[in-house]
Amino acid sequence: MSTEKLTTEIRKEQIAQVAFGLIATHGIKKLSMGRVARTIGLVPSALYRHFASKDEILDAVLDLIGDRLLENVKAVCEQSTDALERLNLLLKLHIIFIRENQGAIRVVFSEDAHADNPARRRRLYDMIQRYLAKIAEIVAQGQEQGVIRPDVEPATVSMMFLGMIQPAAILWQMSDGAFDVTKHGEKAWKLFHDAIQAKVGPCDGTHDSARRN
Amino acid sequence: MSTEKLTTEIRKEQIAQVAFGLIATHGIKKLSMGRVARTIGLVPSALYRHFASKDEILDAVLDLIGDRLLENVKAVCEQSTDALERLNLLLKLHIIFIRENQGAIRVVFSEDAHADNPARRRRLYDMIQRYLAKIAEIVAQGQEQGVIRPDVEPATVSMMFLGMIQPAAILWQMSDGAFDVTKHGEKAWKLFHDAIQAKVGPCDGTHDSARRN
DNA sequence: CTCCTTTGTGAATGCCTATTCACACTATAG
DNA sequence: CTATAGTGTGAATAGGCATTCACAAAGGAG
Repeated sequence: MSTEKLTTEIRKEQIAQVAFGLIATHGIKKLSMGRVARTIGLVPSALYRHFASKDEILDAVLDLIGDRLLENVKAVCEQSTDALERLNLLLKLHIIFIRENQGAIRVVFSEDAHADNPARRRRLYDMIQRYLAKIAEIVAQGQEQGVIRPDVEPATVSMMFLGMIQPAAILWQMSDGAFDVTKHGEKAWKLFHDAIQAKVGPCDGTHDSARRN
Repeated sequence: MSTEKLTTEIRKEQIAQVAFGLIATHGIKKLSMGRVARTIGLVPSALYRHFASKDEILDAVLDLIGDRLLENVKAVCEQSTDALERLNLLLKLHIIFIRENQGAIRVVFSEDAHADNPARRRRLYDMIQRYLAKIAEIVAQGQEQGVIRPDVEPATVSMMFLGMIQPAAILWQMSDGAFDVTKHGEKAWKLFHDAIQAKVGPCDGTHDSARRN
């Protein structure tokens, strides 16, 4: 009874946010119209005043995630100009994002999100590719700066960048937080950093990040 | 009518295999008792003669996957004694496994597989950890052999090993095969190889795998 | 103030699902 | 041959789900 009436713009935003939150905490499988509605204080059918279907709500949630990823890239680019430092910062931001929104990222890589829906699959694929392209851009720029070895494809590097975090994130969630993503991120970064950095000089033996432990 | 009667041992095997195949092709979301039964030529209720629940069938499928992963490790250990070569072979086997069984691996990392079921979550976590431990073993042995740099933790390396493939596998599936996992695997391996190999001599400039392209 | 559009309600519908159960068949042990 | 345990059948149950629809309230435009 008597939930206050809000304009559809506000409601759409609210619904997407709530759906995002529910996915982050309970997983996408548990996301139902009823649950979203109840969380807001509405009745399920009310959601259809603002979204035509559950699919549309999911699309809105995915947009939220995609935007956030690109925001992270933008943030690190403003914070530093050195490519390696940018990547390191981005890694940290990504991990923070994961930790703050448990299951959220998994949705992007999850099957449910696009099981039957080919249109959404394409959208998701594009979203990930866009993120990867931004990372590759940073890498390419690092190669021009001479801080990243020139004999690797930026696309490969960006893919491995993702690989530094994503499986770890899953393990973190699987283990109920026992597995330490942050720690892993730091260790993985050292290895990754060494792998992609330009050899310093022709051969001067310098390897400042290859110190023990 | 009249599907021949088989012993429960054979049926269990058959059901697990069929369920695995269905997951690989249609994804776990589409896996239903009805579908499994129909594929075999049975009626849904017949499955309950051999498994107490759908969950038990899923467990059997996960065992299939886990076994296969460990088999891969065993195979590469028999095929070579050099740690780096073993890892390279394992990478290739893993990619083949992915290509042959599309969605199968995703299940292990997928949320559906353990959304509510904490027992299975633990089983899956253990399964992955076992696989990672085996890889870490190879790494540690490579460090003793002197072919892998000693200043990295084997656990970190094994995690990154997984990271070389898993996100790529997802992209491959998302893109309907457009994204080339095999190619990515090769390029990523070069980078990974350089990252973990022991420095050759104090400083002789040798970097045989750091050639362009 | 009144009308009409927008937003919220509650019940109903229809689909898909896992699971159960009484029954039927069949092979084999005795 | 016959009883019995093991296996397959078909119908029925029950729960969850997205979605629809006729109706109610609310609030701004005129």
